Amino acid sequence: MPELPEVETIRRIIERELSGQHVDEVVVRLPKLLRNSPIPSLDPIVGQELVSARRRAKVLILDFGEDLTLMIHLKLAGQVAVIHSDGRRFVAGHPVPDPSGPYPHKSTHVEIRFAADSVLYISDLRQFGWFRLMPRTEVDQALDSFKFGPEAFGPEMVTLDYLRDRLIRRSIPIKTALLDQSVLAGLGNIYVDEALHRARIHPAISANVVTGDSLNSLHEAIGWALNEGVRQGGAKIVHNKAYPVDGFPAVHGRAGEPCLNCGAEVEKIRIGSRGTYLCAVCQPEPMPAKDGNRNRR
DNA sequence: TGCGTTGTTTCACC
DNA sequence: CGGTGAAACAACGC
Repeated sequence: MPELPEVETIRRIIERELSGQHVDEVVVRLPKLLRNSPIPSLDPIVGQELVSARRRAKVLILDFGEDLTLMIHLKLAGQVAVIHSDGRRFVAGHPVPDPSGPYPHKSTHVEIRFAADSVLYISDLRQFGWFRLMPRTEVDQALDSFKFGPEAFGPEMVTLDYLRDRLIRRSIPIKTALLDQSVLAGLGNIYVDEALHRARIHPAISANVVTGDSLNSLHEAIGWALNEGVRQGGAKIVHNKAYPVDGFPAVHGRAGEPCLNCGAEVEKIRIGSRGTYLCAVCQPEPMPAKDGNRNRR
């Protein structure tokens, strides 16, 4: 499911393979995915040049011509494929439909054909994603409305000090706090589990007790997990089961399998109504404060 | 067949 | 009132 690393991988593919090309034709097979789109049709991009591919958190931002911008959120099952006329193809995001199979597919909802016969196929098995076409002038305002915190990855990555400020007054589970896109933007369920595992922090502990060296490790681990995801072009997870590459992911999607750090059996629990994977050996639950302890001295 | 899946929104509660 | 947790919602595959 497309989280930040998958979206970043898609952004890089589009930038590299399609920027500078002009749109020849647009096919929208499922118009309802243009939910709340300021411009209710994709037709205006026909004839326009794809000038840049940007990303903010998990939102993909494609700029067309002088003044049009298409925002895309792939939610949990979006997939993007670029296929050139010579047959070369580049696919990232959700692993279904089969990236090596024929396109368009039953769940390919938008097709953007370019003048040089390259085609951008956007698929979404679950149909939870959305497309919004708007004047370029409205982009900042649209992004503001999402109330994103600092980026979780890249040159604009959230600083340790900012993270400390945002966590210190929260008593919700650290995992829940990290998934709050207004705290930091772009971390999702897969990579938060991996970052907490790397930092050896139990996902259920209160956010305000993650301090000092532990918080430092967490900050480093967030960057590490997302970078590892980008390096691999997205984690390989099919039907909620992970297929680790180079030991990553180490816990997410691996319930009942050995932790790739220590060999203990990976557990699955629920935190904030999210499926949560952890290694109880690498990420011990801190001793609950007992009345006896609290009263002693 | 009901469950799991994400991000967003809404609601009850203290 | 704000912080919190839980539920509803979008839709589909297994």
